[in-house]
Amino acid sequence: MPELPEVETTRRGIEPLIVGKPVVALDVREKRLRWPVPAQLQALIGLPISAVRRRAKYLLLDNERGSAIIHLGMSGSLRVVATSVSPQRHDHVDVVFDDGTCLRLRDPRRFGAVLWSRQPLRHKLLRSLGPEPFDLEFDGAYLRSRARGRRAAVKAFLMDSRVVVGVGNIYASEALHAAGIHPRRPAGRVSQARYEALCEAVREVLSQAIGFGGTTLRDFASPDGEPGYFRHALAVYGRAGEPCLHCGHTLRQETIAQRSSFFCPLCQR
DNA sequence: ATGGTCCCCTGACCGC
DNA sequence: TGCGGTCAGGGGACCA
Repeated sequence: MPELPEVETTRRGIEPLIVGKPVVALDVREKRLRWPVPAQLQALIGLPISAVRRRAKYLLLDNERGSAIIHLGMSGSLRVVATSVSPQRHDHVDVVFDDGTCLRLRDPRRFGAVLWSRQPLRHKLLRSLGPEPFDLEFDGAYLRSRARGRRAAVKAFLMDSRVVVGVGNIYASEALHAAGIHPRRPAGRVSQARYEALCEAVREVLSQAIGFGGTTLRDFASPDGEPGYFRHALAVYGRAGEPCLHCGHTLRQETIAQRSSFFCPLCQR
């Protein structure tokens, strides 16, 4: 489900509701997520949450001992609710605060994860991640140099979290369309000038999506229960057979690197 | 290193 | 209304 805009929307939603609140208990009703929820998560108990950070699509709940690392996978969402509200099916984990509220993780497909690390940025899952799309080092020259010699499709390259983080299947299609680059073009055969356009397109698409509260295709909801409204602004994703908003040619859907990809065969080259 | 494939799991949707 | 097939926003693990 969530790409960077949805995770950032979630972060912004929960941050003001949980920072500074002491954790008094955990309720792990289902520990079989992508990896078992570890006993070390107990390190949350007894101290306040000091910050809610995001790195790539990971959310970090900090206290002075370390961080809970939360990934929402394909179907995860977080809400802050009164602890008295009965958990629904697939509500797997509650982080319970001292004011009668809790942070509740729902994840029907259980592709998500809740882990603990004293130094999360050095955790195996986070230490090899590429730059954030809004970092200064992420630019056309950077993309060009990372792509040199690579024959994989540029769409797969753009979705490789060692290259840049946070660009998932929706926004990869959208950014490539905005930049006029064919998703199947080998990454090593895209010019620096076009990578500069792609870099700008990624930032534009992601920041617009954050402004709309993310994209809800079927079930994403932000912590306040609102869907994301960027779906209505998608130019290509999910629009196969419909006209390109740029040139009018019929949009195509093809599978590239095991993922559905949407593009205009006329204005993307 | 790079690229390709498979898989974890549940739910929604579509055609019959 | 039921049933089977297909697909889904992520990404680690494994293979050549």
